[in-house]
Amino acid sequence: MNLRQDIHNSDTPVVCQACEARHRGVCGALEPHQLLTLSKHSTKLTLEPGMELIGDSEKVDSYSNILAGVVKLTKMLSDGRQQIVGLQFAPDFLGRPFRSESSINAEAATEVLTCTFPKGVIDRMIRESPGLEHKLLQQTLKELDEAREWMVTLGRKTASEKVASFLLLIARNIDPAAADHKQATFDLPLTRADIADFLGLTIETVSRQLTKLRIDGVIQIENNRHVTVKDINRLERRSGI
Amino acid sequence: MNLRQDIHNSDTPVVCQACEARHRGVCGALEPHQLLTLSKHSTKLTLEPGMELIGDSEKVDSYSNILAGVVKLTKMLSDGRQQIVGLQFAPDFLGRPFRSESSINAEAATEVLTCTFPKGVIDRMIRESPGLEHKLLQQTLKELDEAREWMVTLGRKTASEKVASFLLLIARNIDPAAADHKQATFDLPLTRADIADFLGLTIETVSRQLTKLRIDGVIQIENNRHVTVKDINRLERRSGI
DNA sequence: CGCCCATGTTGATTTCGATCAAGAATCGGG
DNA sequence: CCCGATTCTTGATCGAAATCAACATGGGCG
Repeated sequence: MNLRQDIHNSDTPVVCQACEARHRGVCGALEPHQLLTLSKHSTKLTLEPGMELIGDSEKVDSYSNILAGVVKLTKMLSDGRQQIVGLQFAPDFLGRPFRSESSINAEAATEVLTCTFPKGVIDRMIRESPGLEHKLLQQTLKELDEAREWMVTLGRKTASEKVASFLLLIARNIDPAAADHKQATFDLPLTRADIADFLGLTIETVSRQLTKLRIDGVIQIENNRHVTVKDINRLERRSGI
Repeated sequence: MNLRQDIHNSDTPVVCQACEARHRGVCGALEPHQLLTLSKHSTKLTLEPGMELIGDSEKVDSYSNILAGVVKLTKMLSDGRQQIVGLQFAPDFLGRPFRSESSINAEAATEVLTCTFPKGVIDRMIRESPGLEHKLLQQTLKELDEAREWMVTLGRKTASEKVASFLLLIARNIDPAAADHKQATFDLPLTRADIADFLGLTIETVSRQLTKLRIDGVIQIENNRHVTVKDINRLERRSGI
């Protein structure tokens, strides 16, 4: 489309030049001058695991692009039961256009790097460039697909299928080679407690199922976090497709 | 906004004049001339329970507004386990803008009345009027919220909380009075088997939990389908909020 | 009308994952 | 390097929901 943007890189703000969000993320829908405006109001933030990006406590009036790391979206019942309702990876866009009554929390699962800007600037750009709204619609549709896919996992899969499904999800998002190759290696971005909250299980059950996969030779685990999947297909067969 | 549309009703195609989709649905984002174009290509359909609106078998290249009835969106695992991943009520818009790899089925749960039009016409209108894309984004965001809310139900609620949550969902969507009043009355749009597939339970468990709610005086059931909730708050307290 | 088939209920038993409990591994900080 | 705190694993027991089984209801149709 807009080939000029990439030939004359001088049009592009310096901070954006090497940014993945400009290629695969929402910023790809912006004109150079919009990108410039946005970059003037943006700040890059580093968040430690556990830090909140969106909370129901204080309302944060900002949007972010995730540049690195993993963000978990959580919902809680009044008695403290928790469910992770989504994971977001770079270069996902984070934040809720317009308003929503639904309370959701976004928290860094790993160390996270974001490019953050005030809500107002984006909202104005949405109004003036339809391409941006189109990009947002596409990301929202993607998230809806993922949510529904996960509903099947939560509602109809066994514990062992759930854990296999989780490992596949992570492998595909973190190790790009996972898609084509047989093998994949990655660090789990979540603790056992987080995995349990994502799968609707307890930490003990997650631990037991990981152990079973390890004993059966489907995966290797080092230092609790580092996972090697020796044969992706074998893991797929265990995920209940 | 476009007050003229409603004053000069003659601008509005006859078939659209009394249509709810023009007020609360996507058609509200269309100009009179677009509505006219669309109405020329639209057909009203009546579907019996069990009939498919979107299937992975034959690809249906159409979109629909649901004018009456309830549509269930389902996903299946290869061994036949099924999960309902969403319910759609009038005047929801049904159909997938752009393409999606995710396979989903849409099936009439009750008798359903739709206003159906070919994909191409809508896709063209999306390109020329940003308001329509905005409306679609809003509906998609609403569906995403609902999906995530339901993920909490699937992952973290007990069987009895799940059944109570389901009754609340139906009450709020079918009996508009449910929101303000204490009482609500409605016909269940789903069979026990469907309810089980929506809640990630078996039909026996659903039946037992309904019986318990009936014995405890929270609901009344006549003819298996007709439900009266005597005190909505009491049902809410049982839904695990 | 009576029969059949789909739908729903109820009871008995089993099973998977939760809970309770203890110990092992890992990590960060003085 | 050691210590305490987290995080994780493993084992024993329990319980909620699944499974298996039988029966009830109800609606459509010859």
